[in-house]
Amino acid sequence: MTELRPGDASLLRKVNTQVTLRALRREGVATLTRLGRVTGLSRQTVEAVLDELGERGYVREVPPDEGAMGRPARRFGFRADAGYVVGVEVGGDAIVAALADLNGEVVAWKRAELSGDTPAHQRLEAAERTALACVDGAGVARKQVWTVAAGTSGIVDRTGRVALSITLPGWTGVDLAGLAGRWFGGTALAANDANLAALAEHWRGSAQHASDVVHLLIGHRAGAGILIGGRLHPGRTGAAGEIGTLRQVGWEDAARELVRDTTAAKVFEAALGGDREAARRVDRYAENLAIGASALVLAIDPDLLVLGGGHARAGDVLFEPLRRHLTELCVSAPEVVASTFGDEGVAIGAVRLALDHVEREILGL
Amino acid sequence: MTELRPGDASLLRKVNTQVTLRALRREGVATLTRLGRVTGLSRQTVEAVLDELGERGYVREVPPDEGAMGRPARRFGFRADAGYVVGVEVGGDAIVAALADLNGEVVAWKRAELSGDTPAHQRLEAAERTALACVDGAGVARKQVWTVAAGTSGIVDRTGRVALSITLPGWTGVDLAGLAGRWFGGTALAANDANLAALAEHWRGSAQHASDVVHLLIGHRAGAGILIGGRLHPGRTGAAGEIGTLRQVGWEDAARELVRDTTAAKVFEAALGGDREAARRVDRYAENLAIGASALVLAIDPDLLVLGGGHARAGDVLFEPLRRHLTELCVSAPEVVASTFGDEGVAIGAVRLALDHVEREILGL
DNA sequence: CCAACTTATGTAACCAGTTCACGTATGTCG
DNA sequence: CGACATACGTGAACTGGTTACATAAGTTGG
Repeated sequence: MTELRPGDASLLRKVNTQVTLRALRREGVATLTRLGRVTGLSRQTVEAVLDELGERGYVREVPPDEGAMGRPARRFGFRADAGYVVGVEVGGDAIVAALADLNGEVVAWKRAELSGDTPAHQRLEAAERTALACVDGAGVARKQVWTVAAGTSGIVDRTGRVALSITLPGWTGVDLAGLAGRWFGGTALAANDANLAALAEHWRGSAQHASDVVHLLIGHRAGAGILIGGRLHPGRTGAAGEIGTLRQVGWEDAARELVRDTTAAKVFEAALGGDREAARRVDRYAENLAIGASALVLAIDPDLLVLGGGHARAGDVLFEPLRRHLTELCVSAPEVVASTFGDEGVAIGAVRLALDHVEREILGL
Repeated sequence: MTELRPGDASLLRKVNTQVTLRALRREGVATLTRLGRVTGLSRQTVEAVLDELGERGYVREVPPDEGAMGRPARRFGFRADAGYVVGVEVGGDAIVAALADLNGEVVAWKRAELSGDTPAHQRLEAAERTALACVDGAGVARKQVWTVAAGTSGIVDRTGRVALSITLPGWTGVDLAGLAGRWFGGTALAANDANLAALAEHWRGSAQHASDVVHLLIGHRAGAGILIGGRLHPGRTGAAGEIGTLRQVGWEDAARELVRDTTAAKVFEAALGGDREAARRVDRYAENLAIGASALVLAIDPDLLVLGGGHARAGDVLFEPLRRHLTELCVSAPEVVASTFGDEGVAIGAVRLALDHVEREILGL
């Protein structure tokens, strides 16, 4: 499993660098003494580590605090602006791009609408245009973007290629990661949208304290993203969670039936207003979702089920019957909560994926 | 996620001890020079590490090799007999106990049959008796048994308590790990049988090269065990993989229908002999299994699907239709293989679970 | 039986990284 | 301006690791 290499003294420096960097990022700005205390390292070691990090451009010294007792301490801060990452959702009817610094703070958003039947090459051009405009508009040099991550619906394999897309025309076979790599010249990653949304919720949303998470993205179409031990679980072919294709589940028809001759928002509203027919329709939709969700819940037994996507905005009108059906179907249903990020979740998750890559490959954490 | 502690020099010794110990166990018996070469450490370091391990009783020097060129090298071996673990399957109609040394070599088996309606306390007594007899019969002192692991059907929670058992009378609520802890006075663990069988296949069976594994245990009743990244995935309540309870899946009825008015073995044999009615029955059984399996496969998208348990002995008569139905139901079905261990798999997996615990907690790996 | 060869061991010097102790620098407070 | 508080700087000591080289203990061949 874990390749285990022997350690010489430089291993110590590596782990202590990591410990110090984490502490510094958590603290924001800190003195040597403080970092020593929180890491458990000596002041001298912390200083040596910060020297190195300073030379590599990840840490900068900031002016000392004034008005404090004793000799003023040198203060250091993580240079979150040493590099940037871009997270992009390439969705059915919109491109959403987010530019974030190394702390994951989003410094710019850019959004572009497009129609569902936009052909693949135009969709890709729009994605590139939106990503570039997002970066340019923020006044960040394109070379400063270290990594791009893209999320899209459909099955995305390990290499970042779209292995199968039912909804987007011409999308199957597109090497999304490969193409996105050309936008800024750095590394690029691609993953399934529901998976990324799950990552976002685990990072800063409603799934922060959960370790195993199933995230349902429900809208025109439903998809599921899975986190195991807080990490993405794409599966062998990237299709983990794609339970919608199981005939018994019927997610395909469920959404169609809900919005027959009207819109989802109206149905939910009517149900909320006491319309019996609408309520029945919502209940049937919830039941369908619950059947698919229960398969995932029984298979994975997650700590939490998060609901995101357009229809999740309906709130308790939909959640209440869904919880009820889920409890009926599962031995012990997990907590069900709404996503916190709405339609920005996929892009935020993409940012997190890109940051994971940066922290692993570049910062060497 | 990972609690990250700062490293002083003793961290190096820890990782190098681990590296050396692993190498030694892989090599069986080795010289200092050889261990130095395979670990990448210097001879002196290896020697210092082995000194320590010798004092702690985990390593012993063995007589040097004769007839070789040059000065004879001192040779060292891992003391696999420094301690033992016991793996027990507490099944519906049998107790199977295995005693294994620290290398995981099984040095004694013990088996006891019992009837399916044996009440819980008698079942527990039988398990204890069998485990003790297994150890005593091998001439191993009971104090030498460091850890016991037990596998049983039903849902076993994180603490090793049976949270729910449908098949065994009075079994729900039994604190299996707690009670097994009294047998030898050491730590005890308990887990679901299908999960342990999966662990066994990943350790030394047909799933060695797979990382994400679904193991179906099919017999009177069907259960599933899941490995993610080579590690057990029990889920929040221990119920991960318990998809048989989903009504749509119908595993409950499937097995009953197969053996209606006869036995499974006979049906399989008849089907193999060309009996059309038997073949149809097997096909229906396979289809039912495939429906449940496909839910797991679509949810998890594993590298491999392993089939074990009584009915898996049928071989291709069952596997062929199962593969066919699975391919129909899943976008891309994984490879399907038979388990290698038959009805010893659960006990072997329990041994592995116990060893995992020993290596983590006692050897400090 | 001894010299040549081969391989392992023992010892010493050195290096990298960490910590501790203690003196020194530089601010605030009364 | 002195007392105090706090941080910085330096050197010694320790741990764990590596390299280099002399020495020990076998086998092989004449």
